[in-house]
Amino acid sequence: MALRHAVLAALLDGEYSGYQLAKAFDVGVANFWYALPQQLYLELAGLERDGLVAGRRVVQETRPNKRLFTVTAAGLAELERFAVAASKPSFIRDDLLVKVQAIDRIGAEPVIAQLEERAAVATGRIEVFGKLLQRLRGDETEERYLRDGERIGPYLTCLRGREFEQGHHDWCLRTAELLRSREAARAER
Amino acid sequence: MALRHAVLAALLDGEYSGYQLAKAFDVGVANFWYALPQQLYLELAGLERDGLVAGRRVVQETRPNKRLFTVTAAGLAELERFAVAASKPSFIRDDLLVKVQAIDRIGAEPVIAQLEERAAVATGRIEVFGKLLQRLRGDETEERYLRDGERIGPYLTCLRGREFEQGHHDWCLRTAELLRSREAARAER
DNA sequence: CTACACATGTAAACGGTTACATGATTAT
DNA sequence: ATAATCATGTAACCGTTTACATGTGTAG
Repeated sequence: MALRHAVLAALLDGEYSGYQLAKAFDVGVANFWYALPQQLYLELAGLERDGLVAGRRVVQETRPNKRLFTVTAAGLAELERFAVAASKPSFIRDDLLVKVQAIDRIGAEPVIAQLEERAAVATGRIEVFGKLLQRLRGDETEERYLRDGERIGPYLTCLRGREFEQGHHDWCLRTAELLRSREAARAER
Repeated sequence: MALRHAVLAALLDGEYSGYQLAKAFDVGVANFWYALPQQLYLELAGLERDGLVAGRRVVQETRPNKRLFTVTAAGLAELERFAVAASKPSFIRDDLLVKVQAIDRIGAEPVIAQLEERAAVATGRIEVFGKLLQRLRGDETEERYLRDGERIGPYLTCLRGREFEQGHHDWCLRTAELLRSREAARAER
């Protein structure tokens, strides 16, 4: 049960509905995990069944009713247990890297295009993360916020998320350029 | 079928047995994917059934017999098809990030220890990648190798692998230090 | 004689993705 | 009218992980 703890951690910052959580997880604002809406509704149901989160129904007139969830004491205890246990190592698993691995034996153009598209997507994400970081630290400098802030967890994971995207972006662009220049050299011969 | 193409791409560099592949995938020398031995044996069986790889039995006297696999023409065509199709975006999914996200509400010590351990593991991997890169480029400079080399796919993915590990390493250490100094400040009060 | 490296698999359980399903309100 | 946003779920499928299973040769 992997999503479990990610959802619990996300709910530490306040009450969220399945729908709100889904948006955060989907866009990647949740910089430490990713999940589809369906999975979240399922997981929230399971968490509630096990008493780790509590949901309260909010009746809305103009919009459909929704359910807002909070972490219970048992949920926090579960997170605590999870944090003490060993983490499994994180690995890269990326279709695009597989394609680049094979690049010398397959057509390069489609892969180059995908690398450039990825870089563009990453640029967007970097901006999103940047804004989130600004919002979290408010008026303070990063240094002071990290030293004195009360809730720095989301800031720290967001930093890693942004750096990951930056690294990914740079590599994609560099690789695309390199492959392009090799294609050009090939065409000349 | 995600492992499929990763295995095909890995087999482009020569004949490998399930066991040899497993080591590469397990240690992370295969910098673009990760898989356990069992899965590889299963996947190789499937790939052979579908005619995408061909296995030949090698009888050994001193060691158990083994089967070496090569990509067939059909396998290469499958890779080609795969490369043209859209790649799904890559996301971070990491237990340790979940723990850091929750850090303000749980005990920090075990998480700090895990961050430091991760950094140490990453240091090891960075070295492995560095050596692999050296071996791949031989006597040439990186620039020349990437411009004129015939098989640069593995080099490029390895570069990304190393940068990822470096980024991960730096973040883990920075975060661990920060959390330690906050713990120290907390203790003083 | 013990541990490690070589060598290959099967079966069950789990977690995540894809497809299916529904329906109201608001903005273009 | 049409598309987007709000809002919540179920079911089938696929891919990964964990546990089980076996056996030889080599180095310490």
